Amino acid sequence: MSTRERIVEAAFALCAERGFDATTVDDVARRAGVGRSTFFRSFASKEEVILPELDALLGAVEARLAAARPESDPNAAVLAVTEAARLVLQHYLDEGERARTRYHLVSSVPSLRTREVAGQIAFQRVFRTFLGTWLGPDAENELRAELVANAIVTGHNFVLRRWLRGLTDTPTEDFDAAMAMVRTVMPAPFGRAIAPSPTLADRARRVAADLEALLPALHDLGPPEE
Amino acid sequence: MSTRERIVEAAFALCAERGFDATTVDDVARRAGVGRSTFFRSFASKEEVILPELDALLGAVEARLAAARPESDPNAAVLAVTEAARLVLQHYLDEGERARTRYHLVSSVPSLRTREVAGQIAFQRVFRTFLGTWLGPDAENELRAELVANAIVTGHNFVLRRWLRGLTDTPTEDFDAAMAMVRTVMPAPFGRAIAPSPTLADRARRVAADLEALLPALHDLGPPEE
DNA sequence: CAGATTCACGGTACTCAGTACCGTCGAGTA
DNA sequence: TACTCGACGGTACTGAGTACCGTGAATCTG
Repeated sequence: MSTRERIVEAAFALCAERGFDATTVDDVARRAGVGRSTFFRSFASKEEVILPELDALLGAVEARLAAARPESDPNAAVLAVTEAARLVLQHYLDEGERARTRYHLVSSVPSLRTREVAGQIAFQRVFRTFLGTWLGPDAENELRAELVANAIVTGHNFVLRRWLRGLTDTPTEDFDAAMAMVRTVMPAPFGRAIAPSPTLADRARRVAADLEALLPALHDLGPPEE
Repeated sequence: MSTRERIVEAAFALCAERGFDATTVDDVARRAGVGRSTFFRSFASKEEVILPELDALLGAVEARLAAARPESDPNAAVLAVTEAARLVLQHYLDEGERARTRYHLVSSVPSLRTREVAGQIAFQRVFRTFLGTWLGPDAENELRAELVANAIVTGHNFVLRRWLRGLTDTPTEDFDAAMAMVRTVMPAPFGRAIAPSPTLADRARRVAADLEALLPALHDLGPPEE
């Protein structure tokens, strides 16, 4: 188990015992068997131990959006943002119980909640930036991009939260339904111009096309580093 | 000038000189001619000095929404949220230059930005809560309420930001236009079922009706306290 | 008017997050 | 063996936020 993982485990264990506020960084470091310096070398703040990997997720979303080729048709744009959001949802679904305990912790601690919200804003920003460049520079288009970006993130959060609270066992289906509603809510050239809910085959085709467009850039990057 | 105001003035002056991070609470208290205890008795945190009155604004918005009587027709609901958002915009417009200097400060200081975002979430929460109760309990309606609430706040922020950055001299007209676009983006029973842009007379009638509905509750409250 | 109460304020002392800096130990390298 | 490099632990510091107490002036009360 790496140093980072040991620290995370210690932090979650202590927070479960005494709560987040009553847990000091010294406590966590001692329980993890590391020095205080090492703690802050691994995590920028006390909050980041509970909410790590936001940056990694953000990078994944950005990569997915950068791989999209929406110049040809606006369908690809909608699909790209949808699939990028699905990436985030899937990440939390894969985490399973850890995501649920984190949710309850974050819900009850203001400083954690604030930190999480800051992360969501970062996601909205990425979506907005891409949508903005795809739509072109114009005050109206900027507002459109922002509305769509926020709608996507809101829809995603809605489904994720329901799953975290145990209100649904079919999060991916819910996500499809939520995105369908989000699409009805999109201004032109998105939304109503588009077929109501693309089939799985459609989605697969789109993703394949996007991936193909991504391949040259991937080759330029060379082999993975670690 | 009250103690609070003296502290705020001192804080803005010092932040203009050295920046927010380089300004300590002791500095602000000394410049304002008060003790450190008094500072934290007047403001809960260092950030709150730069971003005060968020709570007051939130209360005004809540009161405006509580005064709406949307049971009769959904038009009143859309109008209420629009006018409540306009309340916030107007507040910043009235502040004038102070709002602009605050904007530049907040934009460049992460901790202030985080605090501001937390405030926006609070606004979204209020809008969502009212819209949710108006729409009735149902998973789909909850999502609708959230989408509409976010769209309203997004539209408001968009216009406000453009005005703060000096990109427009007609913020109220821009706000009308933005809300028109937000309306096109609303799911049923809002949005497209509604006349595109209500006239001033319409708006006045609605506000008058809402106010009349509010009167009994006002009488119950008794005379103002200060 | 004298005594009691209230309250806003200043001062002190403390906890704890976050930063800067330094010394150390072990692994890889010439 | 001698050198470098990077991860680690330890120490000391700054500054936000909290808890608590004493004081003085204003207000209430008999």
